Amino acid sequence: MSDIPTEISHDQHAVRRQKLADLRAAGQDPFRANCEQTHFSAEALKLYVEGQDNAVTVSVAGRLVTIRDMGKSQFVKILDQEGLIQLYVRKDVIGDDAYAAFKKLDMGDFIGVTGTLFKTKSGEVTVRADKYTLVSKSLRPLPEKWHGLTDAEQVYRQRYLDLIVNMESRERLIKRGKIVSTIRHFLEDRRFLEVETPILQGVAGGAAAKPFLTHHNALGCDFVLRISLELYLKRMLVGGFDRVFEIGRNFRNEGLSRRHNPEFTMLEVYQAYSDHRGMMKLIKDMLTTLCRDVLGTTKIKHAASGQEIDFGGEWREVKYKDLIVEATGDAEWFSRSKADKMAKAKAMGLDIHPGWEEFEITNEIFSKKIEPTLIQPTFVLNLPQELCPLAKLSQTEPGTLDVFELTIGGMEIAPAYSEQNDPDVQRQMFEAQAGEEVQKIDNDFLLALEHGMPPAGGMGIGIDRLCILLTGAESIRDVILYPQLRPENPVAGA
RNA sequence: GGGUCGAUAGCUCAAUGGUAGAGCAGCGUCCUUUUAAGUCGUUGGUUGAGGGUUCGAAUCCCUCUCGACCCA
Repeated sequence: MSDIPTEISHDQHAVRRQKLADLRAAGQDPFRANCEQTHFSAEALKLYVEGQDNAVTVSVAGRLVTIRDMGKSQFVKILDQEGLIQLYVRKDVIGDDAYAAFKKLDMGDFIGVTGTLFKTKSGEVTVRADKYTLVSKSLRPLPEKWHGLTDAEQVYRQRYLDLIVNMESRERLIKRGKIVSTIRHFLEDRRFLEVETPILQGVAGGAAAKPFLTHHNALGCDFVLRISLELYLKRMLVGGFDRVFEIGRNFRNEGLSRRHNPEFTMLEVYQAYSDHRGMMKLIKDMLTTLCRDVLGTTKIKHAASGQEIDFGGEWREVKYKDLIVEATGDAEWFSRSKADKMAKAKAMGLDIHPGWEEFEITNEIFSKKIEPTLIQPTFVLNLPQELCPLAKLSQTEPGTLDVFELTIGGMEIAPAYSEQNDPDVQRQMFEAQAGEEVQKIDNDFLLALEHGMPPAGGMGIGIDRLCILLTGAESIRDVILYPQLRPENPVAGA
C-alpha cells in the first residue's frame, strides 16, 4: 500500500479517499453487501454471565465511534440501533496482518465483529474480537465526540450526524417511536380500527388554516394538502365503522415557530355512541398509559416552567367562561360591549386587531393570558360556539359547545367534541364560517351526513406537541427528524 | 414580514483595529484491560458571501445568505 502523501494529511476527506483507493487496489471490497450480525449491542451485553469470561460468542456490527489505541491492542466502541458496545482487539488474537489493517480504520467506518464476551477490570462487558470485517468505509469525519454537534442548523440539516454523536437525540427519537406504538396498541386494545384517508383533497376542511396547493397533471386539476383528518374519518362513521383512528401528517401553510412546523403529525380518534365526556376518559387513560409504559412515571418535569406535571391525580375541569372571568376580573365580561372588551384586552397588553369579532378578542385573552398558565392537565369545557363549527351545541349552556380542550404544560394538546351529526345544522355552521367563500364548503361531507352519522365523540392529538411534553424537548424541531428549513441553495426559478 | 443575536480549522470554542489560537479529530512515534485513555512531535484558515472605512479589519459601516430567539 502506498504512503499517504503528507501534503494532504490535513484533509481528512482526502486521507480517507486514499485509504479507500488502497483497499480497492489490494482487491478488497470497502462496501460489502452484508455481514454477520447475531445480536444488537444491548442484546449481546445481556448475554454475559457473571464470572464466565469468554463463554458466549456473538457477532455484532456497527459504526466505529471511539478508538483507544494502545499499541498492540485497542479498545474501540461501535454504535448500532440499540446503543454502544465495546470491542477489545488484540494483535496476538487476530494476527499481524489483520491488526495492521485494523489500525488503518477510521472513525465512522462500519465493521462487523465476532468474538466472546468478557468483563474488563473496570467492569464493562466487552467483546474480545476473534475476527473483524470492514463492511463499509466512511469518507467523512464525524463531529467531535465530547461536545457533540451543537450548531442548530447542522443538527437539522444533517440529522444523521446528530443521531450518531448526540445520545439524547437518539433517545428522543426512540421515545417518539414508543409513544406512537403505545398509542396504536392502546386504541387497538379498545377495538379501534386504524384507517388511512386522503392527503390530496379537493377542499381543505376540518380546521381553519391555509392549505398548501398542488396540481395533478393527469387529472388536470388542483388539489390541496389536507389540514386535518376530521371530515374523512367521519365519513367512516357514516360507512359503518364505529371506532376508527388515523395517525397521519397534516400540512398548514402558516408561520413556523417552536410549536409549529408546516407538516406535523395528528392522531384523530372517533367513537360512535360516545361523546366528549367519553373522550375525556379515553384521553386520560391514554396519557396515563403512555406515562406508565414509555416514561415509567406519571410525573414529568416541564422544561419551560421548571414545574412538575402530575398525570396521576384528578385532572382539573374548568369552564372557558370561568377562566375568562378569572383572568379579566370581570364577572360581567360576556355582557360587556365590544369597545369595553377591546379596551380591557389592550390594557392587559394584548395586540387587538380592529376588525376582530368579540369572540376573537375574548379568545386572544384565552390563548395569550390563560393557556400558558395551565401547566397541570386541564380540561377546558364549554368553549364558545364560534370556535368550532363541527361540534354539538350544549343543551345546558346556550352559546357553548359540548367540547373540551385539554391543555398541559401551557400547550393545547387535544381538542375533543361531541360531534355534530345534524346535516342541516352542520351546513348552517359551515355557511356562517365560510362567508363569501362558499366554494370552500365540503358538500360531499354534508351529503354523507344526510345519509346518517351515529352520535360520536371525537378527538385530535398533536403527536409532535405530545412528544415535546413527554420528552422534555424545548422545540418542535427537536421531536421532528427533519424540521422545515429554508433550502440552503434555492432552486433556480423558485 | 419586523426586532434582537449569531456564523472563525472537520467538530467545540478563543482572539473587541496591530503576526488568527486552543481542545478534540487528522498525520507521524511510544504503549497488550482503556473509559473525554495517556505520551512525544506535527499539519491544517478566502474568519458565511460581497462591498466600504482605515497605514492596517475576524473585529467598525452597508448589502445579501442561512440559522436561533421574540413579535406579527
